[in-house]
Amino acid sequence: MRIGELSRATGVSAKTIRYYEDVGLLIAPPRRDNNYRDYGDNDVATLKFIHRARNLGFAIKDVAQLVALWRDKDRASADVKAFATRHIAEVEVRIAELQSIRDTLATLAARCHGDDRPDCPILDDLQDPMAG
Amino acid sequence: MRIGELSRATGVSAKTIRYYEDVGLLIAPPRRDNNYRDYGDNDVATLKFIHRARNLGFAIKDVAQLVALWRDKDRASADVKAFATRHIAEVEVRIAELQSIRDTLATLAARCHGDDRPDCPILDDLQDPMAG
DNA sequence: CCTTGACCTTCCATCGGCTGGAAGTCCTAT
DNA sequence: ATAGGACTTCCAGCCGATGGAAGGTCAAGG
Repeated sequence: MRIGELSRATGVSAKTIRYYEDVGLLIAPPRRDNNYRDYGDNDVATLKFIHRARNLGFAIKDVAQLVALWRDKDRASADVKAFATRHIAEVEVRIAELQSIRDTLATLAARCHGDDRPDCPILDDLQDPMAG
Repeated sequence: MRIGELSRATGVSAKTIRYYEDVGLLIAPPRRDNNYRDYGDNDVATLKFIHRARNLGFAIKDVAQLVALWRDKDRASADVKAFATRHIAEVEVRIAELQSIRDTLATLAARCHGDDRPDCPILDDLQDPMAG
């Protein structure tokens, strides 16, 4: 199949498919006489795998490793689990950061009158978090 | 003061200070005879404000607006509050996305034996999330 | 006087992960 | 013949820095 069909089958844009090939995440497929890329059914499965891994927040480098593990029928599940566990920890750090940001902003917004007076704890705190 | 001292006083690298000037977030300071940037105490306060706003996840464009509001002694606090509230909503969306990712990964990791057998629900799910 | 080293200057390149657009080719339908 | 769509390549840009090259400036020490 051509790149457009692969795109429709996976939900990944043709632009992005070419990009993935460029950065070594997808193996360059054979070309037809007209130089069009020619994909097979395997490529649909691989690209769906990649797409889902990206949606789960794995970086492209990590996805490349995951694809390698996925292709290796003899890998130990422990390797994959360790990989996922590390990533979970990273995601949790990011969540905690964002929650801290949200809590700070929510506290400030709650203390802000929100009327047409100029006094504003939000800006005051941005200026000097230790005051007030 | 020179850029190095401003950097030390605010925790923002000299590189980043020049970058902020470049993108219009900081006003270009006067230069000394030797062409070195010459900052004053005001700049410490402004850059600290910017630093903190960035840490709270505001984009540079938004920080520029916040600085403008901060400088405008007559602005209505409602304007700032609306600004912050919009941003809180965005942060919460991002938190929800990450939590969904974490939950999915945690579920998969829990179902994975994590031994030296090749069977691995994590990879299976990445391949076909609807199965099993 | 000269060197060392810390500091400053500019400019250009790189990261991640695409996305947009230009310019050209290929194929089908009318 | 021509219009359109899908494909090709390559180059530019987004955000928010960061790294490094190549050079100017200054004070202290040998």
